[in-house]
Amino acid sequence: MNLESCPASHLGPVFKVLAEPNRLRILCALGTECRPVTDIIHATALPQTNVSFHLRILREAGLVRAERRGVFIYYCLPDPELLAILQSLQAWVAAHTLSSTPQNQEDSVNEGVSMTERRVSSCG
Amino acid sequence: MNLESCPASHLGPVFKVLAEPNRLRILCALGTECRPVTDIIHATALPQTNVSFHLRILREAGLVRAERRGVFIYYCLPDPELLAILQSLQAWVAAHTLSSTPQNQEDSVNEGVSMTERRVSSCG
DNA sequence: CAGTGACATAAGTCATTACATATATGTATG
DNA sequence: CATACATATATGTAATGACTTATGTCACTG
Repeated sequence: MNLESCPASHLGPVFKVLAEPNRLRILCALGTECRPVTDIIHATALPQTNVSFHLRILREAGLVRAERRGVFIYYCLPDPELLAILQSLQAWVAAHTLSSTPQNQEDSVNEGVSMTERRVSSCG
Repeated sequence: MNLESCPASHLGPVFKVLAEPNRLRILCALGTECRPVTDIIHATALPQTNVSFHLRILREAGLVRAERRGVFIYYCLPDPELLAILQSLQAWVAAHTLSSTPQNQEDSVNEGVSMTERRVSSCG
């Protein structure tokens, strides 16, 4: 079994970048727009140097693009489709794990039942 | 700006789990099947205790489900749709970051050009 | 050029985590 | 019950990374 042929097996590095909550919040602050660092600092309420530190890691990972305009540097996502993918991932996670809202917990219980049935059939 | 309303901002914990390459390889080893731990050990070539350690973290995160069958414990994904989502994420990453294959690097250059145009329009 | 504001980088500290080694627990069989 | 196999858990260590403080670099203006 060649695990490297599985696309997911290559995602370690980008997940390492995304595993830091403040980096996710930076991506959310950007959304579909290009914004200067001052905006990000204000939106996240993080210190400037910390924002710069995280932006460099996001930039080197290819998750954000930077463009200088005079005194300001604007950052944006190379393709906002990333946030849509992350949203579908969050939906999957919410549906299959213990999550924050009581409604989601109830869904997980129901999901658990159908998972039991599915597991039986795939192991049969 | 309320960053917590962005779905992606809640993905930190699950990304932390997925950021470990061997855990991704375990998920790839499972694919759409339920497999005993011995299979995973063989597929990943990791020590038994290390596999157990990672499986516990995956299990507690809700990313795998466990079912004991006699001496064996079988693990599988609660929903293999996760791998499809990860595949689309890997496709995004490959298209927007410096990646392994020369072809992908060429695509990134082309993508860079269209990103320049897109950025101008969204910042206009 | 000096001063100012925006932003990046360097260095040190502390917290977190993967892994190896040792040990414990669960199941099945004679 | 003793033994064997499968698997989980406990403990310690080394590596990694987020954050803070200090400092450097860039762009602009008078």
